Amino acid sequence: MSLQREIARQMAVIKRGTFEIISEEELAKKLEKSLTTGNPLKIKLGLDPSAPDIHLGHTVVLHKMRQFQELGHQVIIIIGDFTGRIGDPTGRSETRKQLTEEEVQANAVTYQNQIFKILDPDKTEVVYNSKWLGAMTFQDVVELAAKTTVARILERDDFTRRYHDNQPIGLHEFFYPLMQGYDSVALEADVELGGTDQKFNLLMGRTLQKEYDLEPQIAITMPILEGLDGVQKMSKSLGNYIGIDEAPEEMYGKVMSLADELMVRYFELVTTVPLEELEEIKTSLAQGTVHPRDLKMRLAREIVSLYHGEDAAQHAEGEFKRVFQRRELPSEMPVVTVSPDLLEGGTIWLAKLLVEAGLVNSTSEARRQIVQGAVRIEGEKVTDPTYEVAITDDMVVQVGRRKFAQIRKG
RNA sequence: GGAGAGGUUCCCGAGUCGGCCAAAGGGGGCAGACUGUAAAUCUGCUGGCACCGCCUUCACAGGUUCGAAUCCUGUCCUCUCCA
Repeated sequence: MSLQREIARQMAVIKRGTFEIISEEELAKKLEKSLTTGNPLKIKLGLDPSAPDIHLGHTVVLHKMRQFQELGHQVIIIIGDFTGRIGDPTGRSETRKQLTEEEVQANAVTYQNQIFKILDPDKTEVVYNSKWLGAMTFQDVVELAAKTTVARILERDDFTRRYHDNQPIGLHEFFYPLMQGYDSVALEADVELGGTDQKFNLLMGRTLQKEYDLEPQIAITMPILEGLDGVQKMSKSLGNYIGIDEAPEEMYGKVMSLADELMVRYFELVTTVPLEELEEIKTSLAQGTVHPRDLKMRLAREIVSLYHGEDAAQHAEGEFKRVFQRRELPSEMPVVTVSPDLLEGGTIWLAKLLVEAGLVNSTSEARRQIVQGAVRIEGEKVTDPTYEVAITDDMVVQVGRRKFAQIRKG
């Protein structure tokens, strides 16, 4: 039957890149029901509004949402404003930040602008979980809490780990899985997406739905994307991320600095390259018929054009070739104006100039970089930490490979 | 409520019979060499300061001392065990 074929087709699309689906049989059943009744499945994704800067790591799951949209299902983004206002102290000893309502609102707007670079806004529903969580009474909360046990909550990986590492765990943190799970109850979600680190929370949704006499949702986990270092997960705090709001050149360069081993993974998880092409890429790489660098350049183009368009991607590639392959100056660089009162007889201490230009953080750092041969003026290496520079208009100073500035007299 | 352990530089983690500690070691980061700005490898640097010297750091606030990350007092925070 064509019904079976359609189910199989959807399953294939959904399975791409996933880490785990709990369970596939139930998913197939839900798809069948959806197709026969004509009611799309409700696909849920929760977002934490405390960190509104989306990076490529977050897009893994968004791409999956996009694929669901293309299959005709209904995607629902939950902005966790309630959760955000309590403040998630997952960062161990750090003081947790409690967001004000205004901050949450502002973040939510930023968020939406970013996620709609991937999702189709016309087919996306955005809801705030304070709507139902904020309305609960203490009695409701206690009843909710009674549906699980401490031992069960402690099963969660990071709780176990933090417990053993003598890291504090706030009591309210126990409620996070419950709150997230209750979101699924409130929405009657059919599917919830998340990273593998969300598995516990996703399963809690299933448990709670059953408790509230609802059909349990399907939990789909996506792999956690490794960051620029190739080992740890991409995250802002680790500084190994590619933000989707970053400048095209920056983005392109960062992609190029990825380890070769990560290329296929990135193609699979954060680009829209179709499955068949994905296979071609894998084989050509395995057989050595393509230079890894060229493939990586394609990856960089794919990613940059997703967020900035084709033209910007082309331009970024041009800049990359110019600056890093040919070691020429970038076509544009920050212009720094040096005010006359910093000059003595038309010269300025080089270390001071580097600080003024924002190329280094301190004069101590400037000295080190100079001594280590990282600093060039008009392409000429300078290694004397006491060097006095005679300023000329549009002179180019450079620290390392990637930091440039054009100097002007004020 | 009782008993005990502990809070060190970006992170982890040494260092406490007081001076030789801006503080070992590792990680991370930055820079140089090599390259495909990849990885791997090797080298150097990694609080600030016009820097062969000076200044501010070892939870916080005081105190002892010529001199304290190291000793004393109080405060805050975390953890463990008992209740």
